[in-house]
Amino acid sequence: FVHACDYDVEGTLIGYNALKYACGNNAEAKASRMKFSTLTKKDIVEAYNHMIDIDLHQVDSGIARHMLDYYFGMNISSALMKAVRSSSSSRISLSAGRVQTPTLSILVDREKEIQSFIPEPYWQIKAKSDFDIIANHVEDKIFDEERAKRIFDECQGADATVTDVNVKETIRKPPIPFNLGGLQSEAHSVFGFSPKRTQVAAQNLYVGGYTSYPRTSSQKLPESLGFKEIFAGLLKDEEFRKHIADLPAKLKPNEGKKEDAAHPAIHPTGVLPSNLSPDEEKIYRLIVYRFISVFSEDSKLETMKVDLNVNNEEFVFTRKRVSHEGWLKHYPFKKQEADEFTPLKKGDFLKIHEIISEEKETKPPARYNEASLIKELEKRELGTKATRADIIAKLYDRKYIDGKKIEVKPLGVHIIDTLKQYCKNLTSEELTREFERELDCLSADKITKEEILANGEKEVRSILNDISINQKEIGSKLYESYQESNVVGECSCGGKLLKKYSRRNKQ
DNA sequence: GCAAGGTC
Repeated sequence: FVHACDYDVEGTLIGYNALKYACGNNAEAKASRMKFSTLTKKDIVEAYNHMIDIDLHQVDSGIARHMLDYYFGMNISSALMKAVRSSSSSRISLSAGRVQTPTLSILVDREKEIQSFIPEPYWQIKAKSDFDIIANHVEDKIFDEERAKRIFDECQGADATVTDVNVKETIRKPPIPFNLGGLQSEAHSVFGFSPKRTQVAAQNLYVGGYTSYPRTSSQKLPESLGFKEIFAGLLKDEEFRKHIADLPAKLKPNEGKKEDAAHPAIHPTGVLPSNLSPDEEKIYRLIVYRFISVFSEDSKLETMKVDLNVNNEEFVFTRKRVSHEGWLKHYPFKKQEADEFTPLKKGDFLKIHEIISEEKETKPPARYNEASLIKELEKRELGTKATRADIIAKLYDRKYIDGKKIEVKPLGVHIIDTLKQYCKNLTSEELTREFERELDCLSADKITKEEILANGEKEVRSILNDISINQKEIGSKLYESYQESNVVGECSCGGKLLKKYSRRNKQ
């Protein structure tokens, strides 16, 4: 037998289990292992000719990860539901886990920041002039009302002198290749697609053979993919051809930092698609143009900053324009700065038409949406590229959270409050980090799988014990917040009007 | 039924 699954922990485990349970006696011990990270003929032949042994540390890591997730997730979830049942005899679906609970906790933290936010008034003083100039007072946000008023009064009727003009050119490197998170985040900002919607379209394009495997965390494009052949395929499209013609002779991608042992970044295969759905068409073009621009040259941005003096108060305005298109020419999804530069120079006189004082308020931090939450999870290395969208869907499903701009419902807040009290490391990323540390030790032969599992079991038992002692109280509080989450208004009888779900179809 | 990982 040859084990040719993904070259990462989970892939190694899947192949190992197939060998062990479906391929006859001792097949897992007799099999050889292919190691490759791109599905190109060259790499696969190479891996076939240089087979290695199955990495048993990877196998044990995978098993331990699986078992620990099960111990913590299954037991604590069921303990929470049991607590509710014991105090109110109702059945509600509750869950907790190594990834979903810290994710919910991130949202709860943000929710609390927003709730406790006290807006602060501030003033912005602006000066309007020719060339559509709206210059800002250099202090920008002025929190002292008296001071804002004084500046406003003093500038009334005065004109401006240009005290300085600075033009600076900055280089903008091409974007980096898409991994799944990058594609989801870009499709959200360009098309307003949810991560799930993008994932489905990308999966269809992959199954059709038009783009590469989508569930990757890699931002790298290895040369062995054969860039020339891919471009040769894309050239058959009139529109793509125009962009490809401009590429430098030496094809070198601008890569990102993230790697993936099993797959390269998302890229077109060079096979041109037909009969795509509108979603697929959009995602396909996004992938192709990103791929082309990754190989293109830098673009340059010119920034003009003009300082003004209005009756000894400093004002400033900036203008930006693209001075060299570079890759921007091949990436139609990014808006290009095209401000008109003013012909002003130092010492010029400028007539001020109007001084404005705008009263504003500081705003609380923004709510997460699915795309920005996925980005956050990626940053914290919680979950994997394949599961993040599903984890978020689960939080909606449990009615912990709601809305496109994610709000945490009382039940969600309460789940975290409860868990913070009884198993703090489940609400933070600490449990994931704890697993990682132990699995690293396992690879270095410093600890065995059995020891890791015994530690985990001990920890779970102690948590379950604490929960069961306070079962009634935990249960009634959770149930109360569950009810609160379902209040839709007031009933004419004076009580609360509740949303109820059918036991049969959960509608 | 509850997790998280993987696939299509």
